[in-house]
Amino acid sequence: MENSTDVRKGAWTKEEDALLRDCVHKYGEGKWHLVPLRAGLKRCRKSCRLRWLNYLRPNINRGFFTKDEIDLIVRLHKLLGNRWSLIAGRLPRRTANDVKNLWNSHILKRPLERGEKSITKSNIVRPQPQTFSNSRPPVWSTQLTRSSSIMKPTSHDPTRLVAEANDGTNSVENPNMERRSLLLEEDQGECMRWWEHLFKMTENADQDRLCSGLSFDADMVWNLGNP
DNA sequence: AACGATATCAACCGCCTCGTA
DNA sequence: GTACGAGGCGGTTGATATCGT
Repeated sequence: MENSTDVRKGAWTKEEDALLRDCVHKYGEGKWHLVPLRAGLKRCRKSCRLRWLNYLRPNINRGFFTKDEIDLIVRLHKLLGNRWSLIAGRLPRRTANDVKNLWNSHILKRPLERGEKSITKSNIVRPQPQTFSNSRPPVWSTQLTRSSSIMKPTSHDPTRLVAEANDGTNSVENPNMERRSLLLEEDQGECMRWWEHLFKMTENADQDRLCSGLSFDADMVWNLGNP
């Protein structure tokens, strides 16, 4: 654990951003415990990682969420629950933090403003573990649980590989890219089948909406952010 | 113009998982 | 088997901006 007396907190300065950016460009992502020392920053490893992933990383899209993106978020959330990193993985150049903030500040409030039942911890419909009939032991687990690798993407998770390939990250600096490209090629087909299966389930899951009394409308949320 | 209420979002915290010694 | 450290995640907070009166 970092020595709390030496660690700076709060908003990042431009100078700190520059130091962190230089450090990551020089040494690459990862080894976050070494970053404060390498960069000369009085920040904890977690703070450095978060700053990089949510703000400094190249190609991050910080613009308005499009209607399609909101629709996708709503559909994925219905299936996956608050698995922000996984949801963000399907939205190129979006961060989990941004998706989470969007959900908490916009989407979560819609039903209340329309006089519908609000979302609470007790009435949220949590995703149930799903077992797929696919007999091939995939790279990821067939069980959708927090501990499974599909819920927690790893370097072997093809869904993440596809997302990274789509947004062009990890292309140059990552020494494992070649190996991962092979994995990507091998698993992309299965990955797409998995997601197709998932989206078919969203259509069936509309019943859940009716049962829970909760509903979201991508058009409405999008219009709110884009008057 | 002033002030309180509300919204937004960057950042922190604590917990979990995984790899390794 | 287990203890430990690093990476990663979701929940939450707090500062700031914006809006309404």
